Amino acid sequence: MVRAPCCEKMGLKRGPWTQEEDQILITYINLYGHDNWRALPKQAGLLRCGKSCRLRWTNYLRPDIKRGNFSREEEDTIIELHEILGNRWSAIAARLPGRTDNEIKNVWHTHLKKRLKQNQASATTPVAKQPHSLKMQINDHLENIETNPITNHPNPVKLESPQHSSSDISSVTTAATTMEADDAWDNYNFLDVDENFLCDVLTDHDSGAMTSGFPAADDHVENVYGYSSSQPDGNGMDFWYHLFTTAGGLPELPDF
DNA sequence: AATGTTGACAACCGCCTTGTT
DNA sequence: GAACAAGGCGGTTGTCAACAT
Repeated sequence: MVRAPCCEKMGLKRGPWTQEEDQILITYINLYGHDNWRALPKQAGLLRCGKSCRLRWTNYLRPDIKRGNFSREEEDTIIELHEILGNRWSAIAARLPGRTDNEIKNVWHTHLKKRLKQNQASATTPVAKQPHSLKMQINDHLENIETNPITNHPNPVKLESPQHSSSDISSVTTAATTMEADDAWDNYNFLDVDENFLCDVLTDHDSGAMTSGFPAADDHVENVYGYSSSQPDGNGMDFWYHLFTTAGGLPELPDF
C-alpha cells in the first residue's frame, strides 16, 4: 500500500494557529460541518493540511471542550484509568467529558507521572492501592471467579429472556440463578478473559455501546476466543450478560 | 539584565485501522 | 482481495513563558 503524504507541504502553513485561522475554521465547520477533512482547508480558504485542521478542531476549537486546569478528581480518574488502559489516551478521554486525548496525554507526562513518583516515594497509600481502585476491583473480580466454585461456572448463563438491555447488565448484582450448558459455548473458558478485554467491556459499557451489541468487543471475542458473541441465540448481549453474571456481577464502578 | 533551564502544551509525524472502489 | 484514501491514535517535537542562576 502506498501511503499518501500526510499533507502537501508545499505552500501550506505549519505551526501555531492564528485567531484568524481559528475563526475561519470555526465558521466553516459551523456552516458546512467536517465531512471531508482533506477537502476542508481548500474549501474554507485555509493554507493548512486537512490533518492539521482536524487536530486543531478536535483538540482546541470544538465547542464542547473544557478548558482550564484539571481537577483533583479528574487527575485521580486519569491515574486509575491509566493503570488499566495504559497509554490508550483516547479511551481515557472518552471517560472525561470535555477533555481531549492530547490534553490528557500532556497532563500525564507533565503532572501525573511526577505525582505518582512522589506517592510511591512517600509510600503512603498510593493511588494505585486505594480501596476504590478500579484495577483492584477488577482483580478481585477475577480472583473471585477463580476461587469461588459457585460462580466459577464453565457454562454460560442461559437467560430467560432473549432480549437484554444495558440496564439488565448494570443491575446485575448476583450470580444468575439459571445455568444451562450450551454446545456453542462448551469450550469457552471464562478465565481466559484478560484484563484488557475486560477494560474494553467496561469502556463499551460506559460509552453506551452496550445497547448496540458491543461491536468492538464483539469482534474481540470472535478474534481472540473464536466465538461469535451472537451465539447461541443471535443476541450479542448474551455473552456480556454471561460474563457479568457468572462472575457474580460487575464490580461497582467509580463515579467518573 | 542576560543567559540558561525547566515545564506546559500545542502541533506534528508516522503508523495503524477502517471504509470505499 | 488489492489498492487506495481518509481518519484515528500515540509518540514525539517545537515553542514559549516562567523561573533560576
